[in-house]
Amino acid sequence: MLKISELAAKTGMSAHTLRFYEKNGLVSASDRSEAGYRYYNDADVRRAEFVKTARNIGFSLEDIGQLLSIRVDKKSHSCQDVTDITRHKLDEVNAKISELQSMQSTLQILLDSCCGGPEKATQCSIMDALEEGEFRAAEEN
Amino acid sequence: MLKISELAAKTGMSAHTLRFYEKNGLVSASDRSEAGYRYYNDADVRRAEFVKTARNIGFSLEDIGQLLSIRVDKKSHSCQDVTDITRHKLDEVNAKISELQSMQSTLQILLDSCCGGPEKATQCSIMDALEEGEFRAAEEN
DNA sequence: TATAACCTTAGAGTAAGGTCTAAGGTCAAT
DNA sequence: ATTGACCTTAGACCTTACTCTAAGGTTATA
Ligand SMILES: [Zn+2]
Ligand SMILES: [Zn+2]
Ligand SMILES: [Zn+2]
Ligand SMILES: [Zn+2]
Repeated sequence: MLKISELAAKTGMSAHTLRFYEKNGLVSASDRSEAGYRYYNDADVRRAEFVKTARNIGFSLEDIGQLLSIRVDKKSHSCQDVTDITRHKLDEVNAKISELQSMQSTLQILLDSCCGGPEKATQCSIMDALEEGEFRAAEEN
Repeated sequence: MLKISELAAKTGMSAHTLRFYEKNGLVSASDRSEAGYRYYNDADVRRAEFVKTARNIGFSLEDIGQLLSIRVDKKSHSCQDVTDITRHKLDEVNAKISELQSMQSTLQILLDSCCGGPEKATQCSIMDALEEGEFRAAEEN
């Protein structure tokens, strides 16, 4: 049985974060001392580590909640349920990458156009380009 | 002289957003009617469009504030001042892209490992991988 | 027994960039 | 004169994922 700070040390998450996750239904302690101290058993620890791993990969807390629902009752869920969540996350990641690549290319073009030197910015081609405004939004979402 | 809703229509930003930008020093109306209505002149409109363009590219409001400082007094700023902001943004974008590519590759590996079918998730390799926990955090920031 | 180091809770604050509401004043057209 | 569309403000609320504080109770060690 681990206390919260021990679980924090073990998982690399803070005690604050663990309490926050508990409030959001992700991780909780199966037992409490008489005084109310949280005590985490092995299953609790494995669940916390599952959450940590999913966070590392980049899943949102909401995604993780869904993955945990599957985890506690695998017989009632299919591989497809799992891939749906994973694919949805991948789609989000891919969309975000595209958006950022669009920014990247614009920024690179701007940088290539400007001397970057100590000259006064009165003729700066970056400022001119911003003034001209020929850039499209990178499609948020 | 444009009223706020006219400037909103012209720039594609909402009147709410324009007021919010004003509170943050990005865009304001040079004139007000007796009743307090904002009236934007040509220079105000150009400034608003500059802001919109910079937003489209992906600059933060803080970045834009700096770019606007340069814009109103180009003689006191150099091309290097401009490229510093631009390069800094590009560095951020590149870092974020790397992080997302790491997620992308992990998610793809997970998807490739799972059949994604209607079988029960008791043997799901994605769930197993999350349980094993061999993933590193994608280095936020 | 005293001291440090731990634990508890509710709730506030942070970042970034808006978005919306309430309560009321103004303006153009009918 | 009345409708309806527009404008004003301060300030609350939203998202996501924490992070911290206050005020107080507990536990282990010296
Ligand atoms: Zn130059
Ligand atoms: Zn330049
Ligand atoms: Zn399968
Ligand atoms: Zn599977």
